[in-house]
Amino acid sequence: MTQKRLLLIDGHSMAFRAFYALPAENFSTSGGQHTNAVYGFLSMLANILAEEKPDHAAVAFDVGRKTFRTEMFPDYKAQREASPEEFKGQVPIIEDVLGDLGIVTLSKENYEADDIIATLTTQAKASGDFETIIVTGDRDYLQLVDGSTTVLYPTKGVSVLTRFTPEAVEKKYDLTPAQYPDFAALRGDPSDNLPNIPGVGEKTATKWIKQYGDLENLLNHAEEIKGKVGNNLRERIDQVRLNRQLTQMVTDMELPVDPEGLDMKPVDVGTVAVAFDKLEFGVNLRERVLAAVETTGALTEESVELADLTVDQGPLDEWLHARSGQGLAVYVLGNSAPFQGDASAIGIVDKQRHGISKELADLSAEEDKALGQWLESEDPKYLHEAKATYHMLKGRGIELRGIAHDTAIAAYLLRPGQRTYELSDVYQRHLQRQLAEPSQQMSLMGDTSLVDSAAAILELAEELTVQLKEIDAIELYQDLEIPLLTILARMEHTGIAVDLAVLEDQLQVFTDQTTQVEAEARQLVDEPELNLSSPKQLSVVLFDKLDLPKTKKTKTGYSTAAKEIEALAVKNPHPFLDKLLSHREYQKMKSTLEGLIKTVQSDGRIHTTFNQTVASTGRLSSTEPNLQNIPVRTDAGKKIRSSFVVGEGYECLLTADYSQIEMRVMAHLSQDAGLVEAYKDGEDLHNYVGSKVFDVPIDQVTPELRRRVKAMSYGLVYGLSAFGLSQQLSISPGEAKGIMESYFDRFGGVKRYLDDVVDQARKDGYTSTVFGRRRYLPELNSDNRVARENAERAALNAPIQGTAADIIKVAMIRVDKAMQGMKSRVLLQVHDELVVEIAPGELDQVQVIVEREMDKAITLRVPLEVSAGAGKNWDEAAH
DNA sequence: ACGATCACGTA
DNA sequence: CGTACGTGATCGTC
Repeated sequence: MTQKRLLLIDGHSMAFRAFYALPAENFSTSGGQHTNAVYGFLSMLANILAEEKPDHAAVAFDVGRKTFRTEMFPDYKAQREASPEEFKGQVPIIEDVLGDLGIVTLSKENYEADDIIATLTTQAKASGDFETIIVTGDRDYLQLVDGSTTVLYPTKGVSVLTRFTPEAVEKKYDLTPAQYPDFAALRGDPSDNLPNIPGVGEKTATKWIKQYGDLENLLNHAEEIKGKVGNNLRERIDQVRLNRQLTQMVTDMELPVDPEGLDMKPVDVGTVAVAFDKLEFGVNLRERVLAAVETTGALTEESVELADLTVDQGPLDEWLHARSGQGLAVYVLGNSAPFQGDASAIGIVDKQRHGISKELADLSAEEDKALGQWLESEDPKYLHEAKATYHMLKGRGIELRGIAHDTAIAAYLLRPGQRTYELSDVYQRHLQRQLAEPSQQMSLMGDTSLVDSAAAILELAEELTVQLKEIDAIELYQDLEIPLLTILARMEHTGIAVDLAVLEDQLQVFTDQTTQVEAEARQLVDEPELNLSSPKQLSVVLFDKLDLPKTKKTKTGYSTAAKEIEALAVKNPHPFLDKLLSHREYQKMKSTLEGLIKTVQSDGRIHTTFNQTVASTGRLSSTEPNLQNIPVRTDAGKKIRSSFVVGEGYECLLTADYSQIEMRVMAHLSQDAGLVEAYKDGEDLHNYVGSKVFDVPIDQVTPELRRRVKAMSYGLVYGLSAFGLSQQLSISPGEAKGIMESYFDRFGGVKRYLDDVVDQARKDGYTSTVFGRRRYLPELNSDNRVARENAERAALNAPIQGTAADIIKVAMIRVDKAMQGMKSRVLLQVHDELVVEIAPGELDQVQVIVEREMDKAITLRVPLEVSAGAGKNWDEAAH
């Protein structure tokens, strides 16, 4: 008779492997449920079902940590950390899907999955009817391998499995499968927390087992082993015996089924489709899984097959002319750095899925001209990271226009806070399809990756548009982020002029000062080699040598942050502390200056990159260099700002900023009567709040009271606690609590709003800005208190910070439009501030425009206030 | 060479 | 035990 094939899977082990093989952020449902382990597990299952073609199958799971083994040995697996939050919820989902696939799942209190599998394997062997395949990431299973039983062990992710037959086990470990648990007991096992014998590793353990045949015989002849390791072995015989017992799998458990009962039933296609849709998996995986099993039923709706992609040959100019006015997806290869862009190759696809790709160097004059004209036309173009493409093309003298889609931005609005928005990631995340992205050095011969990428953009543009409409964010996308993109691209390309001489002069000053205080500090503690930038070395000096009181703990030691050092200096004055703090300040300025000088380009200007898809609240961020954190508070900082100057041919710089925009947004959102009145009446906000909170006339709010109120008002926007406030103001927690209670008494609307916003977010799973920009916060429902409370603070801050970010984005678009035809240009955005370079004679006009358009960007329940100033440099322009 | 950690600049 | 970022230095690991 023919042999039956039995597939047994250690569910937890393989799910865990899958979890670490796939990035969690690319696999989650819109409800925030992670699915990477589910996806990886099912992908592996589909492969194995297709290749091994079993007719019987079961998946075994562990139940909790407590088993008969922990009874025997309390330390068993005790070192294991709790599995990550993202993993936990995925196991029940896997069990559900297996149920839908007609595969039995098994688990039993007090036992581990390996006992269940060992029992079934033993039964299968006894019957003689089965060939058994075990899939696991745990090598202890090798003890079960024999002529009718093989183990598949993952070597890379969950896609490559090594097949262990008895021969393969002997080849790899030089031991028979039966000897493996003896060997494992002798060697110990860090992953199960089984102790080893000092001096005995895999080599010695193998040698001994081979020499004596098995463990029992070795232990009976332990006195024959010479030397230190012999002593070590004899001292630990009991532990080794215990190890052996723990490694032994139970082979005679009582189970509700036997191997015969594990026959796979036909799978209902509709049920699986519903399950996969719920998990937001694509048709790819679904089809692979369904192809590997026997099915009944059919899909209710025919899945839409992608039409074939046709790659056209022939001249590009003709290809483009034939598609004049159509929306086309474009993928360009090249250098995307602002002001040093270059493009090398291009792929274009139309909506009929006809594509074409060209190396730009190979283009004929006609093709080159036609391509340039099309790119500069208003014909709609679908791109991914259009701003990067803008810079590439700008390097070839082409000004990209007609940007209709940027699928990176669309994906960002749908799921802000993801680590990357690379095309292949977004494609996987939203369409569950794989894409091999082209490398920079590719040959176009027979390579369709440029066209494939452009096609992916086209598919994404359609899908993401639908999704954006579903969450009411299409206006945010089309009328805010997309128009902003080109404005940012121009700002980056323009850059801001710096006076290199001033920067280098300043660098010299700070370098000298740094060197000097460093020498003085080293002298004071008699440590000529001390590295003041090393927290590790510092803590030796501070807490051992000088024996100063310990500061707040960090993960790796004690904090040497400026705040802690200052506190230390108050109680334990020491000249070294002063030198240390000076060094920090000079060193910081020095490295800031060095960083800036490095980035000055050939035009004497600094071209930052504004990232539009990084900040999860909707703000921009700035890199290479970051021009949003140029020092401003100290004199040294002002000096650095003064080296950002007006460029040649221009008259001055103008800066315009919103005053207290986040507080005003908070007043608007909370509708707190007191706050709204204060802003409407044009009161000094902090004085007004101070008079209410401390119950004194407004003209008797002292600077100290004002300082406290200001700290608290701003803190509330970030979810400040009474404890945090007490720390910041150096007052007692009780006093801080009193102040906060008094505040919430007088400004009840604020309290109500802050509570409501978190409650609502917990229900919805996301927060929204006034403009409908969402931020998803699944951790609001976490069991982990720290994670949950962090999410709560993020939830009450996101609508405020995010709305402020939306407002200045609107303002930038309005300013840009109102300034059309003028020579002046916006250079920078620093969250609530714009920096404009003013052309000769345009100052008054531009100032009026900027103040007006920033003010009119939105109408809130409270007025906005914009203040502007002009000067030859960024510092002078401040006001 | 790369990643984690600390520290610190901005709004 | 206050949000959102990016960068530089150090130090451990690969």
